[in-house]
Amino acid sequence: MKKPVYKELVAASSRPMVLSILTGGESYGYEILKQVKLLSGGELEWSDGMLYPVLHRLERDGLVAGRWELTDQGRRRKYYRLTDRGKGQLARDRAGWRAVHGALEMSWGGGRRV
Amino acid sequence: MKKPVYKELVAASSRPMVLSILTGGESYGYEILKQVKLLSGGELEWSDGMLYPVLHRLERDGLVAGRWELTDQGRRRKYYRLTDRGKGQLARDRAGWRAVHGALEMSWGGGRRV
DNA sequence: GTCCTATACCTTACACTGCAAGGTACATGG
DNA sequence: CCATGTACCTTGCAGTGTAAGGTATAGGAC
Repeated sequence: MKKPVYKELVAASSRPMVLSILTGGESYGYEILKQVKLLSGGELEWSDGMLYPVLHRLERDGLVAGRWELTDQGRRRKYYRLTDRGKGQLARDRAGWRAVHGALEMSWGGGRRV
Repeated sequence: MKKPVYKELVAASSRPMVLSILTGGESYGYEILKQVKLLSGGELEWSDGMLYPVLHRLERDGLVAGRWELTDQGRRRKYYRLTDRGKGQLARDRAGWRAVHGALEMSWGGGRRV
């Protein structure tokens, strides 16, 4: 029943998806994984081995800022928040995505032959 | 004025885009490049160094079938047509794309916080 | 003649990315 | 005890676009 999405699509959507989720406030890796599943109605399920490197890259590039926290259950978590630079990147990613999406929808439905 | 799309997005859209263009009938590399530009209203501009390997992969995987032709101007062209297997792949790619797009739009506009 | 542009195809070195698989650690419940 | 859930991390592999280069023909400008 699960339709695994091809990996290039995961690669293309990971950054905008994470940045976008963080516009709703701070979050951490494990929770982001659940959010992605929720947002997609269960259709998308990211692996943690893919997400953590993404978060590290985003932090390295200054698009998000992380801070460690210790829950009362004694678990450590790394919370991330969106930076101003991250907001700018999100806007660009969204524009790029929509440009490509528009062209795809055009080629699917609009079926204009030349 | 040109907004280059990040490469992961190109990678994610290349296969469905090419397959989709070929649903309109046979085409060849150089023409596909112009079609992509046209379909996107000039926003997308693929490099040929990226497209030709894509076409070779699609042919290797049996999603398209190619045949060489010689124009009356003495130019050689390799025409590609969509195979049945390619149609199936296109349908899956489209479903995957829309699932991801839906999740992204959800995270952008729907802004549901949990 | 020479040069530039357009057409039309191809390849290689490089950096990047997800995937699969493995690891660490603690809490809870059977 | 041991399985599950939480919560983080890393490595080797295969696949991908980019940038840059190559080959070749046709047509127009100068």
